[in-house]
Amino acid sequence: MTYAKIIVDIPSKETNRPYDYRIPASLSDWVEIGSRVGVPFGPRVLQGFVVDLHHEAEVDASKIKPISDVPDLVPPLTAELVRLSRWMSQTYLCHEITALQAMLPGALKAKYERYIAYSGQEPHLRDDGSAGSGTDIGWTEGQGILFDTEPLEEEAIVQYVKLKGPVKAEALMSRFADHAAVVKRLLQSGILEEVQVIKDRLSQKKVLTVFPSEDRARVEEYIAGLPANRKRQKEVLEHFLNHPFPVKQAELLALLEISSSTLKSLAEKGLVHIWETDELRDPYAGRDFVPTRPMALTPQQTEAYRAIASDLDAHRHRTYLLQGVTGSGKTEVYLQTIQRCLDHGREAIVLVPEISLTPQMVERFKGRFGDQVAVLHSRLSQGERYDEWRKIRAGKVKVAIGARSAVFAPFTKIGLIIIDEEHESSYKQEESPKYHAKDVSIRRAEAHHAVVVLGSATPSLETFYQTKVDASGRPCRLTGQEPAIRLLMMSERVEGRPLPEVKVVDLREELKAGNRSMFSRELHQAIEIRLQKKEQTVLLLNRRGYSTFVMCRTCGFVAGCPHCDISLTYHQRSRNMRCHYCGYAEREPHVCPECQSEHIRFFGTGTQRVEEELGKLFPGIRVIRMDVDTTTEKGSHEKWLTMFRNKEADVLLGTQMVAKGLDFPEVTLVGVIAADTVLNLPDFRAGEKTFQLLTQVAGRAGRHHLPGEVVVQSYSPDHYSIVHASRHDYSSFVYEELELRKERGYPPYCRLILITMSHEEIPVLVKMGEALANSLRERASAAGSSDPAFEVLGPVASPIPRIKDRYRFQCMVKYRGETPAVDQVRSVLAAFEAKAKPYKLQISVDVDPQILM
DNA sequence: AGCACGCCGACT
DNA sequence: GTCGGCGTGCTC
Repeated sequence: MTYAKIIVDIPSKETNRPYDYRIPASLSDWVEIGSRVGVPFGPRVLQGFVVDLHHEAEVDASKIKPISDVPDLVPPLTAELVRLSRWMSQTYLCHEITALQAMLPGALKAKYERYIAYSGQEPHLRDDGSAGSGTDIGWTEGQGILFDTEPLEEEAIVQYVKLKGPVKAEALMSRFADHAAVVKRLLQSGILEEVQVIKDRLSQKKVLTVFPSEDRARVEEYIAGLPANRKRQKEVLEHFLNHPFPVKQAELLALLEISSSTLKSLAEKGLVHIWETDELRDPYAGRDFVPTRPMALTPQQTEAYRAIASDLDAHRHRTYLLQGVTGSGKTEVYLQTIQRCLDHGREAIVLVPEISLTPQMVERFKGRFGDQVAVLHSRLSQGERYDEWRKIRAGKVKVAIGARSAVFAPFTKIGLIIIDEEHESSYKQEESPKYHAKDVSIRRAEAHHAVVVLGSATPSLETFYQTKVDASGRPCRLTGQEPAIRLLMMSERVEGRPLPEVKVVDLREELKAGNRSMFSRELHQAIEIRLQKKEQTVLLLNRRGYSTFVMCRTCGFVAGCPHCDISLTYHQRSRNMRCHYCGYAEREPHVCPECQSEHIRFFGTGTQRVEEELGKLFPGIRVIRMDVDTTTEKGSHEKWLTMFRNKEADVLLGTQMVAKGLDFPEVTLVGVIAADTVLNLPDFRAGEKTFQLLTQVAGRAGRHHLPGEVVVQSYSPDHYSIVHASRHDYSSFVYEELELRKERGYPPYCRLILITMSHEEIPVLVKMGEALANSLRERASAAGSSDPAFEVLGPVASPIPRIKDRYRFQCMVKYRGETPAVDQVRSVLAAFEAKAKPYKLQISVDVDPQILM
């Protein structure tokens, strides 16, 4: 194995293939599939990943360069993850390096730094142009000019570098900005040289660690001969005789109540060693978790547990949908199946939506599995995240919990992957690689013969549909085959607590009755009662574009971004307006730029207005408002929730984020201000989203000893998703929604690929858009025997028609699940991109898009 | 992504 | 006549 195939760190079409490198004998022990390496690539050194090993190279030996560096003791990726990255690049049409990078903690991403160093060669000692190392390329003419015209600058620059040692290239360039040409010539002549280094984006935390001496006999001897006044030294040595393990110096000092001078004198005699080591930071260190014991399972939980356990025991891959109403005890099923998995010596991954990765959730898992759990939080610092990741890679933990990207936890013996709240759209990554954690989980589980459990009270239509069709997509009731996903139903809440009663209020009726407030009489009264009884209320404003914008009330002018077709978002803290897509910012205007009116003000998320009105209607009411404005600060989210839990407020008011996974015992009323705002969006999933949200919030009320009540206000109270949600009736909802999707030809009855093109000029976009659509249509009819293999819609302008001064058009490819349309699209795009190259058209592809932007 | 090589306009 | 624009192509 003297050659390695390496994917280099350049996400471009041209470099999206492995390159062959020689493995020098000195590195041969360290290079494996999955190794991270430094390799010379053209004129510079890049980071890359070994994806294969070979005895022979494909190109002629003269071209092949050696791997220059292997920075890690353990390859950060496994062969399985490398294979997965190839699958991702084919499935989601992304570059392989992009998929590989997505699997790693940010700390391992290369940071390239260029330094300028002095080569050791005095300018005047150089007698000809070839005096430098191999880096200089035929510098002959012009050197005379160099010395004659700019000797002073040259001397100054060389002196500077000599004095400072290697200097960062940018630093040198800015210091001698006026003489960039001189620097360039010095580089070319070899007097200065460019040194490029790959740096980990990581400041490894080092700690002093005390190691016991290997020579036990000598230590015992020394103790015996110690005079009585060396009590401290004796204690230290005895400690190590009893506990012959390395210990952090700080801990030892605290434990034995000694000072470091004691250790120092022992170290000088070689009776202990003090070495610097990498610290594995444990963000939960020093915190005690109350151990929890497995709870007795209800009959439905037992049934689910047994089914999953039987596959775990048999090392059989299978995917389950665990559909349990809110409060049916899904988490306990997760915990016990994970235990089963661990008992087999295998590992488990638990994915949760970021928003529900709360301290409560972490506590529950830490309580059951203690330090066998690694938590991958977005709130962790890069270093902390890396530490958690290394514990997984080193096999020090057996369970990984985290949001979407935790699906790449580098375990080697996965037995179980759990995706909680599987319907959440956050499992789809919206940047490249645009993967869905559910697909990736299933793929990984196949490779490990592992079980996947998808848990939800309101499964996505796609997942539910899969429980009704077989692996080839045909209805099971026709074929009699095993469904692609097995359904496990838990319809009862633990301890038989009833689901709360949901009242739907027709806002149109309120208006007719002369109530112009945003609170119906019913909701108003319900809040009043909670205030009297000192119980708590959660209010949800279901609004999707939860941004605040600035509008003139005289002429209707809305402050928009000059580079994107989107309104600017008002930020209270900085009192300015910013664009969420390109980062453009401007100050808050005091008069309308269009009509000079002073009646220009920002329109709150709505939550602000609700808060104001609450204050008017219920003087003295204590409200906690949670929206993008109040939760941008780190940890503010948790802070508000803790305050609410401690009953420091009567009402928790917020957007989507208050609906998910929260569990407050004293909440007996949940109010939804306007249930149908999402329904009016041009999104075929609007009904599904509304149903899920309403069901989730309804589940927030009355989870404990107090019975709950839910009031849903709506302008379309007869909409099927609102009606079914109010009755807690998933099954009626899902069949009605499936019927609609079938009629209209939407997923899950087809699959989608969204292709977005962008360009600065609309005419180019129109022309190229048509050309692409035509190529796709041609291929569709060529590939399909009688019918086209897939349908092509568009091109049309994207819902956000311009971002960063680039106009956007999109094409949608619609196909039946079985046909490999992705392959067709990939090959059409490859040909098209070659043709479109001169136009600088940007193309992005989203397979199975969740948002149609 | 960079960077070198290669072919057509305004200047010492 | 040259300096320099960025189009094209390559990197093991």
